[in-house]
Amino acid sequence: MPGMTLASVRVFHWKWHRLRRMFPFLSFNLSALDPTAHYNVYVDVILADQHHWRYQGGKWVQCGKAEGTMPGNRTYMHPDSPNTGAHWMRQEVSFGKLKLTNNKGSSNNVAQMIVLQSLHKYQPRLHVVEVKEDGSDDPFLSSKAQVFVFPETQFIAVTAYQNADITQLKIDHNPFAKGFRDNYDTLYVQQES
Amino acid sequence: MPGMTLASVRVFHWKWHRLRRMFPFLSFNLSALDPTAHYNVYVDVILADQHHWRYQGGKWVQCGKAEGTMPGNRTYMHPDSPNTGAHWMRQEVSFGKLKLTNNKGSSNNVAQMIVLQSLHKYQPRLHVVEVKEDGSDDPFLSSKAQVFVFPETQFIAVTAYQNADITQLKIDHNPFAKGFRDNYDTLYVQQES
DNA sequence: CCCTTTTCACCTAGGTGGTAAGAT
DNA sequence: ATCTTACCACCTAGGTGAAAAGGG
Repeated sequence: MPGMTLASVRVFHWKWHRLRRMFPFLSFNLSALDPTAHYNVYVDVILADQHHWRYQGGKWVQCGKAEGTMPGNRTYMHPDSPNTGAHWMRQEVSFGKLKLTNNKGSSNNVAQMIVLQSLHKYQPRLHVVEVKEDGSDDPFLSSKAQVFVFPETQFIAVTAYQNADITQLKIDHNPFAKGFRDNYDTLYVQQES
Repeated sequence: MPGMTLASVRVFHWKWHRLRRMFPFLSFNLSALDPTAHYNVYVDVILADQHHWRYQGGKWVQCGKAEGTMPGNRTYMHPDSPNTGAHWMRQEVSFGKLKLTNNKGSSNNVAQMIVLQSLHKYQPRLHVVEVKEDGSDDPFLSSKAQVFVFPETQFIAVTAYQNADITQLKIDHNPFAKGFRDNYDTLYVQQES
């Protein structure tokens, strides 16, 4: 498992409704796994610092202490889990369907949704854990679990965008935001002809 | 865990494309679980007999032996797993997104898809397994795993409907088949007025 | 002939940022 | 003021049976 390399990590900010996908989403290349062994691959999110943040005068500034309580789920298992090392190394492992929310009440009912607090800074982490073939934990194998942290994936949670560049990046690249692209009508006409 | 009761089980036939949902879908009521213990709940599908089947003269008749090889995945973990007994007992546990296919090649790439052979009869089974809080197996708890079999949920896999009643049942009740309902236009006009 | 695959129009389900209203 | 929520038009993604085409 050592020697794992990073292809691309793409996370910035996002906006939530009651439930929004993380976009841009996390995406990793894994290498040097045992092709025949089985692994669970998942992401969790931890506080990156102990501050509230605020966007003021065009910059993010610290503002007081983070709330101590950290309720709800913070882990998202990749839907392909469990699977073989060969599967995980075949192509990029993407977390495009990872969902985020600030709704604490949803933590009990809805699985696979990460609960965060607005205006806090977070650090996603990648976990790769070898397991038995049926996906269940093995105490011996679990001790070989690995955690990977990429500081460039830190982000601040918001309920409304503060940065026009981030908004434009999402409009340009998120398929679901296609209706907000300036050239959308033009492209459509070109396809018709 | 003994004393679990059955609310409704609704499975008949279905048609696959490369990948179709089971409809009507399996749905169970669970009771007498430990509200604070954690469980994995999943369905698997086994051969109900050792025959090929054929629809001839308006009836299903046996025809030769089943193919011995049974490739690919036969298990579908409920997406809420793992979860507490209280969660599983709160409301009906439905398997509406369980996907079926006859495409053996897809067994490696796509998780959570059950691979079957056409014109064979199958028996779904419900599994309830107590696990540790993080969802991993515990040898002691696994020994208390329970399996429930309801013969009324047997079905024969097909690639084209042979029974007009089944087709009509699916058109009437599957939301995705709304466009095929005879009264669809009428209902739409009524909503407009 | 019987069974499987492909393609299609038509639908449900769900993910966007914008906007306005609400909350503190 | 500043942050959050509710709703919206508009889009992508994906689940239907029918019908036609493909295959042994």
